[in-house]
Amino acid sequence: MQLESILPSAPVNLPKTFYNIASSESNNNSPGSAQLEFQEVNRTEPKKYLSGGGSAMLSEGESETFSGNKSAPDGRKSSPVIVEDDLSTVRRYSTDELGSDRYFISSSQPSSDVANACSLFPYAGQTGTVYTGSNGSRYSASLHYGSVLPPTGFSSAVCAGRSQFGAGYQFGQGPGCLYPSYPGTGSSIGSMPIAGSGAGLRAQVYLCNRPLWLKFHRHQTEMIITKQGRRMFPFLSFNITGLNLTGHYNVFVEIVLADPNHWRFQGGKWVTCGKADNNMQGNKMYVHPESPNTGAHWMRQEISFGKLKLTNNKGANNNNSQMIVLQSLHKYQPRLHIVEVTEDGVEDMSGETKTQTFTFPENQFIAVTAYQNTDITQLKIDHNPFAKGFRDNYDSMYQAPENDRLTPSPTDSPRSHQIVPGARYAMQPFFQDQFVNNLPQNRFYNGERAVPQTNGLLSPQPEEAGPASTQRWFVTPVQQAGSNKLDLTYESDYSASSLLPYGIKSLNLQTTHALGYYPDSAFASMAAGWGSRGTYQRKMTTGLPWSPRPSPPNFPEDHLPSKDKLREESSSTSTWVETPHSLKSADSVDSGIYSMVCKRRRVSATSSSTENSPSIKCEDLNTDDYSKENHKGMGYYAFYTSP
DNA sequence: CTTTTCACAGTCGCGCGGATGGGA
DNA sequence: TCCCATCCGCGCGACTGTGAAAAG
Repeated sequence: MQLESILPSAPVNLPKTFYNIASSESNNNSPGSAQLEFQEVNRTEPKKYLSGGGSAMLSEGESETFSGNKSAPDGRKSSPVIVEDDLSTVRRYSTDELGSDRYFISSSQPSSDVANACSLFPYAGQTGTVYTGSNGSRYSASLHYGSVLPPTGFSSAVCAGRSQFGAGYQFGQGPGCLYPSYPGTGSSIGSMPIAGSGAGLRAQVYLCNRPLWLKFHRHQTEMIITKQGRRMFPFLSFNITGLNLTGHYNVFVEIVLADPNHWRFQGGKWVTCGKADNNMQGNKMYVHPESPNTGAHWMRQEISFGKLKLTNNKGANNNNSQMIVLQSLHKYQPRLHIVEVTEDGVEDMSGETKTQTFTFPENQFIAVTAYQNTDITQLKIDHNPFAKGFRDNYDSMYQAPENDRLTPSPTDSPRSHQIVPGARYAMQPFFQDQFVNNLPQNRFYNGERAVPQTNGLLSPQPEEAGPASTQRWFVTPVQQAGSNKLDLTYESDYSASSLLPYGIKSLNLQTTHALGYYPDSAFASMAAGWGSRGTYQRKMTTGLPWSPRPSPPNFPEDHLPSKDKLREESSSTSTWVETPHSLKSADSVDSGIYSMVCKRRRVSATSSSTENSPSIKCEDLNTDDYSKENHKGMGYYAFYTSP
């Protein structure tokens, strides 16, 4: 790998390699595992590097094998992690090698929420990437051309009949994918040993703002793409550990097709519509502007990609390495690459592959030119500071102190403000991921847009819900009747994203700046509110009917202030009692959240005759909860404080 | 009919320049 | 009186989702 290929100033062009992808059930691997093979089918510039218009190429005949564990009967040993230090050599790392502090859920139960192990855990570091030290054809960016990552949301149902994709998507959320994760961190974590280096360090990557990603993911994240480029939101932000302090690394993100389908939003759901266009040209990689840098640097603080822009302008790759070219209505999977380089930024060509790739399925999104799912729109408005102008209760939302923020600041500084530091979550025994509440199975917008919902109800076991940050959380499967087949698909597949991280170990990865942002209480409310509090309050103003809301989750008492405990108890018996909130303006016609009027919001003509009907209230609209939040002065919306 | 593009309004942070205040 | 540091207001650009119009 040439130096220029990874330097920020150097344009990173798309490789021109094309691959065929094939999957097959693996018989010789651990039970239930499957393999994907990426076979190069077209080669125009072999052994050309990524530098300056170069390409990432595989040598002739090279192929890479991805392996995903489709089921992990024993929960651990059948979870191979493939690391390729040479394209001709595939080495497998048993999860046993990952250390004893990892806990996997094995699953062979296809439809149960919990059974879907993929839904529970972030993947371990993705391996099987194509980087080699010998031929220089390293960057798997090439994969996006003729191949896709495994489908995550519809692996079994949607891809049925697509033999080449149906079985073995490693990254798919099919059964058996492993997500080592640590509940105390609030982050997904992936890890893998450095290939080719027996004594190498194992890097671990934490998705810092995973709670936010999960919120979007459960509705199927959409990312706007425009000609001039649109920033991602949520953006990618990672914590990395396990690097050599003095080693030098390049860090970059690559976005590849997540499945072979073209998607469309129809009937309130995302459905496949033909095959994806794999031949989309354009830059698919974004090198972190601080690359190269030392391991100590990367590990010192979050690594955010807030300036990464997405575009559908095919010509953007030539002059703007800040933009990644995507195609609308295609599903993509961001991947994080960490490449060890020499001190001067040149990739180590000594022969050992020192590249690690990490994929978090909750980062998947569908590229769109206009938002399709109003849930996603609402989430963007609620969480993206740049969209503050579209929040209806804006005035009341920014009374909280600075450190109550839950979402990143729009500042351009990638380090100081934009990150939702997962490290902070490590301070949270009440980390929100531990509470994935019920969501209504369907929400209807204007009576037609039914948004598939996950029912990833994950209730902490009371005996496990101790105050210690190392407490253990278990996932409780909750069966809900899907209204239709697609819902079931979402139900099962999306459970992946709505799940709790399962694990025992809590990592304390605090970073200096992270500590000041998210006080425990804020996250406590966020956690408790996730799905149950105030996320979609504004929508009530539109009078839209809501699907049934499950009862509020029972949170461990340890995690609720005494006052809240009382309120919880109260709400358990009168869940839908409307409570005026303190932030309500005096001259408002309505009380509580119902009075909030959204600016420039699409308003349904449908009268909200159901506002007082418990049967249709969304969990998120629990006014009692909302009031509770406001009483605490740092409700769910207490993201920023205007200076 | 679906998808894309564009102009728009709104918010925010940054940078510049002027005003102000303190010290030499 | 001069110099320097600090504060404040304003303008600009970046960024967002909206909604209409254009394109396919």
